Amino acid sequence: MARTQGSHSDITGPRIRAAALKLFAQHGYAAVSMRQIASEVGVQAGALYNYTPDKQSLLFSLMEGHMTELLQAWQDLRDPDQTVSAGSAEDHVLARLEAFTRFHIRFHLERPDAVFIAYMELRNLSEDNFTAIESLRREYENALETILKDGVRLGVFHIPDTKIATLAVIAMLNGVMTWYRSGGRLSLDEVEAIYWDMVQKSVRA
Amino acid sequence: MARTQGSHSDITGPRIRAAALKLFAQHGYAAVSMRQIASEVGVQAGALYNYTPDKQSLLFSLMEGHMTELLQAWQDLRDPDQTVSAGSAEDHVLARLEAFTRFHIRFHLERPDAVFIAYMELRNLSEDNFTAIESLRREYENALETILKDGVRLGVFHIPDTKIATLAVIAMLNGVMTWYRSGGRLSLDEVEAIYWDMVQKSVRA
DNA sequence: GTCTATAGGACGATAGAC
DNA sequence: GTCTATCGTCCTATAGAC
Repeated sequence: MARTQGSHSDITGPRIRAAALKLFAQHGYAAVSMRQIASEVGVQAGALYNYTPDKQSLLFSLMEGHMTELLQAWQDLRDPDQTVSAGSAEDHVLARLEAFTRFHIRFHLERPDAVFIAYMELRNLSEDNFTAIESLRREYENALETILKDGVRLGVFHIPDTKIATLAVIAMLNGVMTWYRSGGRLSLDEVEAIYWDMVQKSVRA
Repeated sequence: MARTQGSHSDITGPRIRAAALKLFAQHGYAAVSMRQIASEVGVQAGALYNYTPDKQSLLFSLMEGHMTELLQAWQDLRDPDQTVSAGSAEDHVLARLEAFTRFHIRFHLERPDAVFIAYMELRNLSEDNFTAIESLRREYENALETILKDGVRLGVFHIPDTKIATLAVIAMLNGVMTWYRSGGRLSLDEVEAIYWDMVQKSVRA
């Protein structure tokens, strides 16, 4: 813990990010001071400014990192799959929706703090930073909306408005964050199955 | 605006609550100062303490008021309805779910600021205050869960876990707050209909 | 019931020694 | 790269005049 003097290149940068992530999620960006973050890492407040120009940049960097990871992880999951699969087009669009549902739940439950911040601290971003994050979020929503639109075209789904359905499905899935605790009475796979049942039925024709 | 001197009993109390509600929703509890609230009302910061013992109590009072109103409004809607309705028990449980869905959307869209605060500022409540609000929230969730359980018993709904389904439905409905703006391309009634379609299908047998 | 004034402390960020 | 020290500002809450 508490350093005394001199250079300890170390891995202070990542530890600052980890501490900020945890504290921002717990108490909120505005309620957390740079001194608190420094204390969690075991350095003095001034030292933080070797790693971030200011508090706002630290928040933005955490949120941007999270959204980029999310998009990349979904890409990675989809890519090997581009090779045409067996089965009907109808089955395929259902499989894509199931893959998205399970991916979303698993990815988000693995990083509750980052998810919390990405949704709760939007209003504490500067205007430019907000625009950037919103654009990444929209990109992710489009991934789901594309699936829903394909399903509607094939007659597999009945959806009055695909944009609203997209947001409704994501909102429902995000709800899992408010109650799920690993080690609870339900396994991750059971949780995924329950939500997949509801999601699938909610958009079915 | 800015008063100069003397007594103006007025309706300062409600105006303080309204200003705090708006500012807390906009910037977050921790980011809003008593000075900002006072300035919005047109008084000096010290005057606020004639109406609240401290900032924390002001937040709690706003959240408690909102939750109490919510529960009361749902009670009021249900009470006249206790008189047995015509139709089968199966139809009746569906009608109750539809009533809840439409009520929830309408009530929440009418007070976006209060809803926002009730969900986002839980972590800024003191321990005791948090417990009190959580208890009110659970009471509201139980209203929905009762309907779902009745539907399962009648074979109208197929729900692996009524507690999870309760939270999933509420999460989905709350999602409407993130995008709906009155005067947009969809009327309130159309929005209710779209969500009712999805909710109903998601729990159907 | 509101004002002015202020106590007492925490804040973000910077400067300069090591 | 981290420390100590500090600047200038803002904060919650209180005291006392009117």
